[in-house]
Amino acid sequence: MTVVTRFAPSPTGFLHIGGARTALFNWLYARHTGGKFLLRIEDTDRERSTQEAIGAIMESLAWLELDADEEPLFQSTRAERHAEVAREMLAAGKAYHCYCSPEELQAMRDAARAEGRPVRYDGTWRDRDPSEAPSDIKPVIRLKAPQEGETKIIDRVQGEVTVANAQLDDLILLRSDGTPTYMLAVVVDDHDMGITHVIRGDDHMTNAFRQTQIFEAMGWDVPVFAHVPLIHGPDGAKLSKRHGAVGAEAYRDMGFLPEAMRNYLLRLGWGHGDDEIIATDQAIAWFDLDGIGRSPSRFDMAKLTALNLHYMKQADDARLARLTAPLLASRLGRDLSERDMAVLTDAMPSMKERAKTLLELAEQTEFYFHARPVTPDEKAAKVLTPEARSAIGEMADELSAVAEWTPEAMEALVRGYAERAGLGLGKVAQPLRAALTGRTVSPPVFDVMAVFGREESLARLREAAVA
RNA sequence: GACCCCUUCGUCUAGCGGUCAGGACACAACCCUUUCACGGUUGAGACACGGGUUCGAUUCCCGUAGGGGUCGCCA
Repeated sequence: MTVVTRFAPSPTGFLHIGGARTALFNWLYARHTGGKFLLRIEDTDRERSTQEAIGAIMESLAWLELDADEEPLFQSTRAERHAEVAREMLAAGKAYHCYCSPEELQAMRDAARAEGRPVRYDGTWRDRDPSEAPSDIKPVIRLKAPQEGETKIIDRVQGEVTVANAQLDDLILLRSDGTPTYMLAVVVDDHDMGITHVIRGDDHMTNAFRQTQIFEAMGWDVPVFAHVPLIHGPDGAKLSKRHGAVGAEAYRDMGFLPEAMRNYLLRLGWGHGDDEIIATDQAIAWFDLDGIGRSPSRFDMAKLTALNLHYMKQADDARLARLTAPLLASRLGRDLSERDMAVLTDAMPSMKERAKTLLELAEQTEFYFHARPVTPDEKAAKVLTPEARSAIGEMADELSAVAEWTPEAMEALVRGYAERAGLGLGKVAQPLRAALTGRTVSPPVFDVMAVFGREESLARLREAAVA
C-alpha cells in the first residue's frame, strides 16, 4: 500500500508554528515511505476563509520547501460530492433529517450544561416519523450514529483510544442550506483522495471518533491516525501572538533559514536518540511515526536560534549574501549593486559564524557599505586617541608596501609593528578596527581589510590617521 | 461539568525492570583569542505525588495532583 498523507489547513489565518510542524511531519512521512504528500485547503467556511490566508499558507510552505505532489484541492469545489454522500447515507438509513432549530439546540445544550449532563443532541428526530416534519423548516441531515458499544481508534501516537458511543451524539453531516459540515467533508475528501495516514494536531482527537463513525457508516476503510500533541508557548499555555502564534513567514522575516526551522520543528515532539542536528535528507531517512512523543512541547526561540547559527555556518556564501541583501538594503535605504553583492559574498566566511540570524548578518555587515569617511560610533571614537591615530598612520604606510594583500601578510606586518612598539596585538588591532569599521566589534581586522581591498582599506586608515 | 490525552534537568528530549538517569539549548566558570562570536573543557540542574506488582521500579498497574484538548448548522 502506498502511503498518502495530506496537510489540510483552513485558510482563516497564517500558517502557525503548529501547522508548520504538522505539514512537515506529513511531508516527511510521505517522503520517507516513498508515498505522496497532498494539500487540501479546507475553505468550506466562506465567511472566514480568505484569499490572503491561502496565499500566506502557500508562501510559508514554499519557504519551508514542503512541496506537495499534486495541485492543492479546494474543499469548497467538492460540495456537490459531499451532499451526494449525505444523501446516500440518508437512503441507506445511516442518516436522518433533523428539524430542530438552532435555538432549540442551544436551549438543549444550555439545559444539559445547567444540569451537569453531557452536552449532546438528544436525538429528537432520530426515530421520528418524517410525516411529523414541519413544512416551514429546512432540515439538516444527521448521522445515525451507533448508541451502544464503543468506537475505537488506533492511533500511532496515542495508542488505542476508546470512547463510549453514548458519549457521541448524532453529528450534522449536511447543513440546512445543503452545504456539508467539516466532519463530512473531511471524511469524504480523505476517502476520495486515497489518504492512508492522517497526521494532524491533537485537537482533532475527538473528531477522529466521529469521523470513524462516518467512515464506518459508508463502509470505507478508516485511515491510520497519528495525533500529534500541540505546541505550547514558553509559559506552557496555548501559543499566543506574543510567542509562536505568528505565521511561519514571520520566522523567515526574523532571519531564520528554512532548514534550521525544519530541524527545530522536527525535534519538537520527535526524537531519534541523541541526535540534534538532523539535515533534511537524514530526517527523511529516519522519520517515523513511532518517534513522535505523547506530551505537548513548548516553543523555544533560543534553541531555534542555536540551530540557525549551525545552519548559517554551513550555508553557501552566495546564498547567504542573496538572502541578506534585501535586509541590508532596507537598513541602508538603497539597493545593492553587483559590486556590493560581491563584497557581501566575500564578507560571509568571516561573518556567518558570528551571526545567529540573517537579520544579525545584515546588521553586522552594514559597515562595509557605509561610504567614507567613516563615522565612528561612541565606543570606536574613544579608541581613536591621538596616539592611536598616529600609529594607524604608521601602519598604513607599512601596509601600503605589503606585496600580497592577504590577511596572513597583513597580520605578520602588524604583529611586527606591535612588537617593535612593545604592544600586544590587541592594542593595535582595536584602533585599526575602529578606523576601518567605525565600530569596536567586527570580524578579525585583517579579514575586514581583505574584503575592503587594498585601496579602500588604506584610504580608511589614512583618513583616520589625519582626522 | 462530561469525555479523552499528557507528566524525566528551566526548555526539547534519550531511556522501553537492574544506568554514576545520557544528549542538546539556555545558564555559570575556565581555556582559546586582535574585538565580538565560534570552538573546547568543566559545573550546576530532572524521573509530580501516593499506593501497589516485583528480589528490584523512571520504566508495569491503580489513584491523587497539575497541565492540555474536545464538547457549534466553525474548521
